Amino acid sequence: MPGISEREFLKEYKAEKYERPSVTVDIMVFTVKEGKLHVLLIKRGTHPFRDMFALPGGFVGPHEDLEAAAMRELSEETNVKGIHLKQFRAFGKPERDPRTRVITVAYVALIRSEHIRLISRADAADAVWTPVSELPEKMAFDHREILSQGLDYLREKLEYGSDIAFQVMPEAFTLSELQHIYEIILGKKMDKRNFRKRMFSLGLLKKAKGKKTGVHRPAQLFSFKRKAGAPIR
Amino acid sequence: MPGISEREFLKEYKAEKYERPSVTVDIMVFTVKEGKLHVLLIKRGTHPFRDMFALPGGFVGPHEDLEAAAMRELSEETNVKGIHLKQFRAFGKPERDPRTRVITVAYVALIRSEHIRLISRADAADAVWTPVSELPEKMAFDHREILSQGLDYLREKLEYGSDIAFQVMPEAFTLSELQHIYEIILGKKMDKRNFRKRMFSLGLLKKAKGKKTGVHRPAQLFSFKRKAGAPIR
DNA sequence: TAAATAGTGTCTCTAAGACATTATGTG
DNA sequence: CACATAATGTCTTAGAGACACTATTTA
Repeated sequence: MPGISEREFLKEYKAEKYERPSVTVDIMVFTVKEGKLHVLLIKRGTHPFRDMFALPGGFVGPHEDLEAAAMRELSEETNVKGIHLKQFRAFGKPERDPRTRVITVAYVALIRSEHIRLISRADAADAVWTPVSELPEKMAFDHREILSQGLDYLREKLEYGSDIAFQVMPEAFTLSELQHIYEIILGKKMDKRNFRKRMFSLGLLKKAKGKKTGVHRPAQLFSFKRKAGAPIR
Repeated sequence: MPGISEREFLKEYKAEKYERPSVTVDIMVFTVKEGKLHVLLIKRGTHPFRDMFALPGGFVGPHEDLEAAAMRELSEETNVKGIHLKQFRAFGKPERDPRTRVITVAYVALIRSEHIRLISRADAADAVWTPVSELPEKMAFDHREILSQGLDYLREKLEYGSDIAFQVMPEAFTLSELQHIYEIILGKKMDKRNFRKRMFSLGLLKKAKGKKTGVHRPAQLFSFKRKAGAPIR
């Protein structure tokens, strides 16, 4: 059919003719709670891997943007909404899903959990914050592997000074609070003076109004500067 | 159906019931030729975007690993084989392919072009090395955008000292030759002494046997140390 | 005034960048 | 010996990490 126009070609194109993989998104939502780094998992209510823990996620709709699908699934399965996701990478081993061929695109976010009320639904019962130090030995699909790589990615981004930490802090926070979060996620103690020096030199912080008081010297509050229109990478 | 076993569930699972996106891979193969950074493009022989330039790539088979699909498509469309690909990221805007919903996973490689004989096929005529400084203004799909991001990725990896440069050099090379490749890809002149210091301090090079001779002082040859079992990131 | 946390400066070491001369081949 | 490219070292600057004391509030 050398002569037909692109318009005609597209009219005749039948995607159904081709056997295709399915596409899912999986989301790693991390937070810091009770002094530990946690990740949001769901206990699967349906086959396959029923009753096992999995990352929230699901199939991408036929006309849905990848990130929109991730947001929708996250909202449906866990009630977490309005957060900022970073695409991490795609996973596509042929045998990773026993139903059919599934390629998944993994996303990472780091948020604070305070104002989130997790829900349960028929097909995704028991959305739970799980300490990453206590992950179940077996998880659904290859989610254990995805998590392992996602954790490395999160720590790398945090250490490098990306904007991934923006969402985990409240609007205003003290430098000690920020340092505490870093120490928990990176799993190491940091020097107070060096930490402050580096944070200031990154130029991401601005002084906020007010001080945090307590049975001690009041602490200056800070907030993140929004990098105006900075690309999300 | 709360009572059925996972085995029964999987027997009854029909992937065809669900409307699904398609999945492709697209490959950015870069090389340095004639003093310029080139990328391997194909002129499309079929709709959509017939006669426009595109990245080599195509649909992922139903039981095929993503990277295997990338290798296969690259081989079929350009005759480039046996190279090492790095997954970059997934692109999935709903309107990026006029045929149907297509999500693509992009790969990057940097190789040398000397021993490659490019082929042409019916559905991918005219595989050509194109200088990245002379990319066509309009390219098929969102390949122009993918290339733009892929170039950033390539340069970042190179500058950071990843193993992405391994394949672009011959088995043995002089430091001046290596520096020349870096300068072309990064688009900037570098200081000879500083370049050598940094390359040695990265610990990726080992002295090779022999010297390169010419109408000048002979130059020591080097080759890359294979990082034994280093993970591909 | 005791308890708790905030806030601060210097030294050392390493890496990056600027910079020019000598060395060793070939024709 | 002219030409071409190889090879090499020092200084300066910036950032990372080690390290300890003073300041300010409340109870």
